[in-house]
Amino acid sequence: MIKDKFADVVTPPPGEEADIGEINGILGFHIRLAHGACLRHFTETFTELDLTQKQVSVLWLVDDHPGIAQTDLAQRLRMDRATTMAIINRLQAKHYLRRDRSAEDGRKQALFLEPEGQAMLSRAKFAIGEHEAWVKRHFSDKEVKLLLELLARIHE
Amino acid sequence: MIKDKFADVVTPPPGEEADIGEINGILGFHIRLAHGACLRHFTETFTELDLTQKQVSVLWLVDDHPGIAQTDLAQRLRMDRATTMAIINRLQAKHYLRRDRSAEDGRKQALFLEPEGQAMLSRAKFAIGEHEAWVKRHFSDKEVKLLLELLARIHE
DNA sequence: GCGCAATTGTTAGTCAACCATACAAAACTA
DNA sequence: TAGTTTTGTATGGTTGACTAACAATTGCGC
Repeated sequence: MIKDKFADVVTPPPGEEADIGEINGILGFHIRLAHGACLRHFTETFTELDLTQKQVSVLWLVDDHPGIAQTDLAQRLRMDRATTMAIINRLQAKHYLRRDRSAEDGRKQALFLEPEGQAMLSRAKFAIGEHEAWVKRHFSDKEVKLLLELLARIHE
Repeated sequence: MIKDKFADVVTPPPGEEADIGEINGILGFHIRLAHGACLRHFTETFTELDLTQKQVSVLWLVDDHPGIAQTDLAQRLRMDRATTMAIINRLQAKHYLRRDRSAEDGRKQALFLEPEGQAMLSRAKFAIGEHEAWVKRHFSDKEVKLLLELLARIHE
């Protein structure tokens, strides 16, 4: 398909606010945009707490499963070991959690929240509430449930 | 809330395959997981072409809007100017597009695809087809439409 | 027209996340 | 016991996002 050189240079329909044309029908593109919007809002919400999505997820999971090993954590959050390491290191540097050598398996590190981590997680869960309210701002309860179910089909 | 120390250390329900507990009800968490899954599959699909999601989006948009300025591009894809720069630089280094100084506005750079970029975009669109089929693998047409509409509400 | 403000692109630096690779220690297995 | 697998670790590279600063250009108010 050949474009006629300079026919309508600089965005054909100048009225629209943000037309993205053909690509607009691509599902993966909208997942990316929605994720980007969520990430931006999350980051804003968590500037004070100075935590990322991944870090909150890790704190949350370690709290739910005290003594969990890094590999187990990585599988549940779909990360590889190296990435998990980096995140755990950062959280440990802030004294939010600690590594204990596992008694049963000398290779494993058992992860536990420190009191500071517990406290931070509580604050984080509160902030998550705000953030979730924003994500759901245009949804009914039924739509949230539906969206949850659809998204799960993608990543399961 | 105080946990009874070592009551059920190392993951309470050991049978489940990847229980993530309470956090499972968080919508933002599932958006993140779905996006992660998409990104992984996309990256796999595009290893040969050596293109990222962002790069494909940019090529696509420049093709749809020849002569588009970087700022306009950035707005449509929800990126800032600095990030856009980095991506454009990479694409230009591969000779997929070029910057022309805009005639009407000396500040703007008019972006155009080079023939190599056109060719690569064609291949990319084909690969996108495969990728989209994967994303939609568990969805009916009706569900795709619904999901698209719900996601748009988040990022609009 | 002149000067100031806004826009656009650019550069530089920081950071989080991801991936690949290689290595060491511990556990498991044949 | 010897070899393999698992787990954590260290290292380096890539991508993307953000901030701050700066120069060139444009546009606006006076």
